[in-house]
Amino acid sequence: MIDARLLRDDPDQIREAQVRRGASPEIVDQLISADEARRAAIATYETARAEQKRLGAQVAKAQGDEKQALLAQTKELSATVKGAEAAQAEAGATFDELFRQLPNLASPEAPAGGEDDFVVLDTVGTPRDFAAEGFAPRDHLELGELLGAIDVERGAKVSGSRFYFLTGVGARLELALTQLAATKAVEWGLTPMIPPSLVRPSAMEGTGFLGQAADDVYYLEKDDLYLVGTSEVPLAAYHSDEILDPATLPRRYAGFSPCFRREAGSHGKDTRGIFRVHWFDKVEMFVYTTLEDSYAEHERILGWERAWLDALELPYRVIDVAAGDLGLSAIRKFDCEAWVPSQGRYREVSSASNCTSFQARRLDIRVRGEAGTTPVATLNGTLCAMTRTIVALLENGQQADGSVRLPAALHPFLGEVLEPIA
RNA sequence: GGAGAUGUCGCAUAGUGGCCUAGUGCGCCCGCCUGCUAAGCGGGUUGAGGUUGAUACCUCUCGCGGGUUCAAAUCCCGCCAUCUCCGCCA
Repeated sequence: MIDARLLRDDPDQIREAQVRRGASPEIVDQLISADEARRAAIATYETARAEQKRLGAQVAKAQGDEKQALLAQTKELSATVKGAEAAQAEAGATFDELFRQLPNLASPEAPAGGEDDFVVLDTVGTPRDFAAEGFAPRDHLELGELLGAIDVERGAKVSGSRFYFLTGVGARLELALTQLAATKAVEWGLTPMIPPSLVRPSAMEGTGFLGQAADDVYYLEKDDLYLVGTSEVPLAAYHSDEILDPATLPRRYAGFSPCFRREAGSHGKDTRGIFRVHWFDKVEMFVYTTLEDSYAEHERILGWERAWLDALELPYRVIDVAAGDLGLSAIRKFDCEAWVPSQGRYREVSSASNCTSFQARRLDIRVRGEAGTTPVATLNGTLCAMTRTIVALLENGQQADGSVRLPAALHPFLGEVLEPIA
C-alpha cells in the first residue's frame, strides 16, 4: 500500500497515477471519504475510552455509596465504549480493504497505457537468419525431444497439462544454469537463499499476490498455505515485522525456488512445450534498500539481468513496461525479452520491478532513520527462469542436424554442443 | 499424531483483577564530573494511530485474536511460536 497521508496531502498525485494505469481515479474519492469516516470513528472511540479510564481510576479509590454510584455510571459508559470500539474497528477495516486494492503509484516515467504500449529501450544481438543458413528452425520441444532433454507427454501423464520432465541433458542444463547463476550472484554481492515455497496468507497478501492475481495462485486449503509463484514472496516476507539497521542496507538476495502458477487466464496460450507451465524453477534477485536508492538499484538489477543474458549469448531486447501492465506493487518495470526463433518474436525471460515502499508497508519492514522509522523499498528481478531460458538456449543455439551449440559460459558444465540421442 | 511446559520493553527479570502511567538490572544514547578511559551522578531509551499552526495532549501496544468484567499483563477460549517426552518419518 502507499502512504495514506497522500490521500489528505496530495490526492491529485494518486488520481494522475491511476489515469496513467488506465484505471479509474474514482477510488481516490471513495478512499478519502472512507478515511474521514474512519478518523471520526477513532476520535469518538478514544474520547469515550479516555472517559472510561478516568472513571475507572475513581472507582478503584471510592468507597460505599460513592462507589456504587460510580459503578452505575461506568457500567453505562462501558456499553458506549464497546459500541464505539466496534464502530471504529469496522470503519478501519472498510478503509483498509479498499486501500489495499489501490495499486502503487505508477511512475511518471513508465509509458502510459496497457500491455501493448511498452517502449523498447534497447536491442542486443542479432537474431540468426535461418533462411540464409538454409534450414527452418525447429521449436524447443522438437529439439528437446531429439536431445532427450524434455518429456512433456509423460509430464502430462503424471501431473497433467503444462507439466514436464527435464531429462538427461535437460536436467543437467537446469543444474548448470542454477550453479552459474549462483556463482554470478555471489560475484555481484547477493546472498544466495533457498527459501520455503509454501507460505502463509500474510506473506502472499503482503507481496500483493492475493489481489487481482489471486486466481493464478495455488492454495492448500487443509493447511491454509499458498504455493509461491516466485521466491519474491518468501524473500520479501523474510524481513517482515522487522526494523532494519540502515547500515545493513542494501540487503541483496538471490533466491532459488520452484514457482507454481495456475495460469488461470491463459487457456490456449503457449500450449506447446515448456514455455508456459504450472511449475518451473527460478533464481530470483531481491533487494531491500532505501527509497532514495531504489531508482539506481532498479537500473543495477536490470544491468545484472542484461549481463546474464549477455553471458548466455542470447539476442534480446529490453522494454519499459506500460503503466497499465505493472501489476499491483510496482511503480516501474523493465522486462528482458529473448528472441524465440520458432515464434519469430521476442518473449519475456526476465523482469525487474521497483516496488518502492508498497510491499514494505504491507509487510511492515522499516528502517530506523534520524527522523524515526520509515518503510524500506523493495525491488525484485529475475536472474534465471529455467524453462524459458532453456527454450531460448535450445532454439537460438540449434544447428541443421538438431544439435545445439551452447554459450561459452556453459561449456565447463556440458561441453560445447548437445547432440541428438537417436 | 499424542502428552506437557513456556511466551512481559534490545537482553535478563518483577508483576496472579484497580496503587501498572508496566518496576528493576544490563546494554545503548545525551549531559555532568574527570589528564584519557573506567567508575560515579543526572536524564533519555518499543512501536503504531488520532487531535493540533506549533508546543502538547489522547488512544492502542505484555506472542496474535476473541471473551468475561465497571476495570485485564493478570481470569477464560482459540491460534501461532519455542522447548521436553512418546510415536512416525527423508
